Amino acid sequence: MTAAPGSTKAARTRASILGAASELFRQNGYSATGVREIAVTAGVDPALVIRYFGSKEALFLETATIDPIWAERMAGPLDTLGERTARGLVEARQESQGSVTALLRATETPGIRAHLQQVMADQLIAPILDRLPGPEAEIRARVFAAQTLGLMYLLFTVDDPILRSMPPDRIIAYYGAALQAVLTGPEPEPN
Amino acid sequence: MTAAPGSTKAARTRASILGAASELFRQNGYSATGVREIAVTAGVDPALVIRYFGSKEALFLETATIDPIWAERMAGPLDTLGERTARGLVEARQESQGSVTALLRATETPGIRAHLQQVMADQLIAPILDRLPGPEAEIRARVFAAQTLGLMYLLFTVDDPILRSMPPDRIIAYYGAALQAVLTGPEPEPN
DNA sequence: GTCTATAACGTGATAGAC
DNA sequence: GTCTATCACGTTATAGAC
Repeated sequence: MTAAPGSTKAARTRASILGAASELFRQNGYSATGVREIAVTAGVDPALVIRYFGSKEALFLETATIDPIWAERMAGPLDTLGERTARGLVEARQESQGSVTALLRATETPGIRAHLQQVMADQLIAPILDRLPGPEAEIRARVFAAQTLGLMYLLFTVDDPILRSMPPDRIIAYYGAALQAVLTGPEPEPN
Repeated sequence: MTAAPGSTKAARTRASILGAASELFRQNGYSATGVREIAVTAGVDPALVIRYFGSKEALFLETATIDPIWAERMAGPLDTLGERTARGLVEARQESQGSVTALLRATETPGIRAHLQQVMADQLIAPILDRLPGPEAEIRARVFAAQTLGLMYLLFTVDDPILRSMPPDRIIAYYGAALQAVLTGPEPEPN
């Protein structure tokens, strides 16, 4: 418990709260995690949590970060992005998916919804928008995001056990192909 | 305020609570709607709401019904189901989508999550499972459900204004084609 | 006995006094 | 930084009205 050099006591307290909150939100979700619980885990007074971060919601948003693997994946070659995205989701590590699950499930809170919208625009749409072919890049990107969120929703949010029990390679084959068609396939006919 | 024939006072009270709850959940969502608020709207005492339905969650589940249009649509011809599904979502009436939105957003509560899983299995998967081609009907059906939930999630749960501002017919063209490929397209190659 | 209302409990996030 | 107060929540025990 000696003071770490270069970090004030306040900074260490802040970090301690943030760490405890990350863990708890990831494990138990947003609303099931109490400010008091975070405080006890971090070894501080409950009122301090609010004083440092303003509100439980603001604290949650600070912990709601995206695995850097996403930036890497989205920056890769466009002609295999469909399959790589599907594979990344189906084979996601437990730790990485916990944070996303908490975020996808906390959509009753308007501020969190806005944050999710921003994350989606930055991480899922922006990295590919100007590389997509044809005059309808904006629609392709948005449809890709919707499809990706759909697989996340069924795998993480709903946590469908039947989908989970199916052969990963076949799910990846179907979903990857569907994603790829939207990204680089021909423009569909008007109806 | 005369007694309706064939309905006891208790039955009318129950119906009144259910009606008020449906409206409020649809408009403001699950957690933002209080038991006290439902009670005031229904003109009864807050304790009665719990007494009649057991819990706020159980009451919500009774109001979380699916628009009958879904059963109709899913029972129709398989070779146009992709486009009809996409169109149904993009052109959904305000009233019909409110109930679905409330359900899709309330996924922090485990019991509601279980209900959503059941609804999905009954309404989205069961109606097409034995009509899908090839030996991988189960995977096709699940992937179809994931994609459909994805469009619902972006349109209703996240309520993405940019997607909403795009030409409906083009969204339907892209998403309908992606859905249709999963339903009746060729089996994708293994990776 | 059946239906309804009162009052209170425990816990949630948060604000303000010290 | 800490302690205590405030207000809203779902829920329950209990007693009153018909």
